[in-house]
Amino acid sequence: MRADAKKNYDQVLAVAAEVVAEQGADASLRDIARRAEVGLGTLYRHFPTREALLEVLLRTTMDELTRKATDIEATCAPDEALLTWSRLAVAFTHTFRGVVDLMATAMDDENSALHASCTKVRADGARLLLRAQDAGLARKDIDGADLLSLIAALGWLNDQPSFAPRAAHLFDVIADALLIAKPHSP
Amino acid sequence: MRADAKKNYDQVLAVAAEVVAEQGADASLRDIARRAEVGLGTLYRHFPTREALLEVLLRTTMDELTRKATDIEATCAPDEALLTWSRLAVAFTHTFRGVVDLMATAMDDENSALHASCTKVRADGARLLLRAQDAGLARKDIDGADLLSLIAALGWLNDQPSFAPRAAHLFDVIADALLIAKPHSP
DNA sequence: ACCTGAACACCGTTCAAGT
DNA sequence: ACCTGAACACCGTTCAAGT
Repeated sequence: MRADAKKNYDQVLAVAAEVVAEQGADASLRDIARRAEVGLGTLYRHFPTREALLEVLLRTTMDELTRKATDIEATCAPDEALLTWSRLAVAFTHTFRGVVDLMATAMDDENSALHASCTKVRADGARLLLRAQDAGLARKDIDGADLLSLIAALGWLNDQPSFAPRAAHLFDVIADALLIAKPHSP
Repeated sequence: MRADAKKNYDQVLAVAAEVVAEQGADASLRDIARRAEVGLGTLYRHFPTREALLEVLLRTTMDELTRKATDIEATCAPDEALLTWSRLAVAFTHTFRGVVDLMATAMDDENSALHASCTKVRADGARLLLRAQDAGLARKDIDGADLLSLIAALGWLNDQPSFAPRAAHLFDVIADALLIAKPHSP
């Protein structure tokens, strides 16, 4: 990449991070280009779709989430691992407003820049869920897609001012539904 | 209302019902006015905000939901009543795409044309929940706002093509979490 | 009273013209 | 190679001018 191109790319990304943090995933691309002091065409050259731009903004955090899945699996009991990771996954959806809708759309679109990352998150969750199920600690009538749906639904609640205050408590309620109480040791 | 005004009002409403059913709550008002063969200003005269228009489209169904709450309460056991009504409430959010976001926004805005109706739904749910709780059939650490949040979250899942297939099953999973198993009679 | 549509301030997206 | 911004086709919202 040419030096001037690289500079524009970085500038757009930096400004986009700010604007998206303020206004969410549907922030005006025109506004981002303007604040980045870059032609609108330049933004489109580097990021052919809105999702391509947001994908870069999310990549670091998503990679971290995957890394943490491995860590947690290695260090926690199956039930605790499932819950801890699920909590992190919900927290990830609060990177900025609209992440959850973005994920839902990406899951349904093979061509989305975010499709692979979202599938990875689902796979990580499925693995932790299966581990808890095998240990007899999680109910067996749900799968990775169900888990991701629940995480997304809880993430959506957090995006709504009127429902957000309930999200943390409802996470616990739903967690209760997923886990099977461990019988007390004698 | 003058006869010509009434005719325009009805025409806009009829067309809006169609267009919103097809495209969801964020359908183009311009498009609705065009298809209704009415000036854009006429649409705004009769429905000063988008919510005012959607409120009329939802009123019938919402009133029905309230009526059914009373029926169900009168005829069903407390736990069955809670579940049956909750299922209807989720179904209501599928009147058209975007109802759930509309409700979330309306709950947070006293001035919304939908605020009163949404509060009513929450109150109906709260009543049925309390009845089940008093009968020892529902867990006591949730309230009407929690129930509405769960209903909205399940409604949101149904709006997402990638998550919708899970919604029915997840309703049952969450229902399990809300209800307390009735002890078998001896 | 009511209707109309132009006017204004925004979008997203594309692409010819420039360096 | 890369950048620019005008151009196009859309929005929502308001309001002067008409009947």
